[in-house]
Amino acid sequence: MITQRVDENIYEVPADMKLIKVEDKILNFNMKVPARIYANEYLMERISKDKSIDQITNVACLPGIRKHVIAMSDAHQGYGFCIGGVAATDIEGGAISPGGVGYDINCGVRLLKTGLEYSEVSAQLPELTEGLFHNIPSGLGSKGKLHITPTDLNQVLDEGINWAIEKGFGYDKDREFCEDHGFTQGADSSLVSKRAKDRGIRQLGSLGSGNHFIEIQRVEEIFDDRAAKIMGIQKNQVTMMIHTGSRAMGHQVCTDSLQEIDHLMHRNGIIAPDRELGYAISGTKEADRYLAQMRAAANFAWTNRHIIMHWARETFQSVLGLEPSQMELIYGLAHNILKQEEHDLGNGMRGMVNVHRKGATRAFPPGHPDVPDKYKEIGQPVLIPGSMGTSSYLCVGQEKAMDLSFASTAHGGGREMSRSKAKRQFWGKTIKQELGKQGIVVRAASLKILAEEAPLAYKNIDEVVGVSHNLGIIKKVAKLIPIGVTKG
DNA sequence: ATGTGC
Repeated sequence: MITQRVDENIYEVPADMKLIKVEDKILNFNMKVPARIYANEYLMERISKDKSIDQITNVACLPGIRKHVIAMSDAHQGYGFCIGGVAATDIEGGAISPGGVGYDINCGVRLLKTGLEYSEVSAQLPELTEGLFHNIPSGLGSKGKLHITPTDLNQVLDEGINWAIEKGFGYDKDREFCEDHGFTQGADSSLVSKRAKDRGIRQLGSLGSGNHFIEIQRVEEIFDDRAAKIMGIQKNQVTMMIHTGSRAMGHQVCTDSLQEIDHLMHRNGIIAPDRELGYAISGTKEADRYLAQMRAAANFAWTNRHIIMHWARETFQSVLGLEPSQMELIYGLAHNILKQEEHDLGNGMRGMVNVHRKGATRAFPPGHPDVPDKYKEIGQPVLIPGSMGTSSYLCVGQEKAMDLSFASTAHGGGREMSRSKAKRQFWGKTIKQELGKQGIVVRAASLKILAEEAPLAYKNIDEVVGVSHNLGIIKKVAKLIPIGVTKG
């Protein structure tokens, strides 16, 4: 396939026929729209090395696909559909693909401010980091400290953070600063399998493993004074970021749905460009079934981050005497989710589409109805965490995102190296020492995870964010650097 | 990402 550079930060594979070997036959698939990669040369070189571009051209062949399929600047290959991928399909007759959402349904990020300066916190950093690690269960297979009933779990799945706020976690005010108010409508807990519930019930309020983290940060640089002022952020202020998802609950929902959809396609004699890219047709009961389960898992993830946030606030209170209500939520968002939104579809058309964002962050521009009133004039806050030792960015959505990316942007550094390769290349203990030299306190469940998550295993976050900023999809507001990190 | 298993 030909990849053309059509702009400084835009590469494109024009719509074309795709010959794909499926089992023993060569089949002809038709890309209905172009596939685009938003990248500069540095990132394009890396994105081209794995199956990402092949995966987005597969997605471009799906039924009802609209306008263009996008690989964001942090893209790397994933199950059937690259991470850092965005695709929109017709609400009637378009494809709905669990692979386009991912296993960690509603994985996402929250950012809180403390109102404290770095100098007021630095001496207690080891104690704070240790406190977070102890108060928030972390690591593979970690279980929450909560003991909830199956009825509670169903409420979590159906109502999201409303359940948690009612139980005394966090504040009413937190709702306003969460995407979807921390409650994804249209969930149906009765459709979620017993297995998913059995795995999930003990994990509410746990961090998990992989790239999930809680990070204490210092505001290193402000790029946009007006937006920073509205968000209440200033240089040297201490912030805290939480990154986790729906744990085994979302994983099991994805596994269950992929299996159901695989069987459905087989029964109907439909072949996808990739076995991993199974889909149901939007508007059918099979698609609705996936959506209702996906939304239930999304509500689990909203609530998981909410409870973790509550315990993190308590940790700051016990170590620094900081009043929990002083740690205000700046914003909480999802970056693995499918949403039905209205978009410009090109050629003067406009309509509702299924926007798959897999490792991609929603980035609504100023004035959009779904941007909280407080941020209406600056755009939706966008949180893009880097890897363990590198910066994270606080940004805001911009108008160009509506035309270029179905109001989406990158979600993080994006791996450059597989976990196994990182483990061969790095040694956890050395990574910890190197971070220590940079003034970063690290507390992790294992040294293995530090090797897998080594900063050099990820793409350069400054480049990743720079591409979206230069395209006008988002605007940089502040750069945050880690000072205390806990990892599962 | 994930009790890293059909």
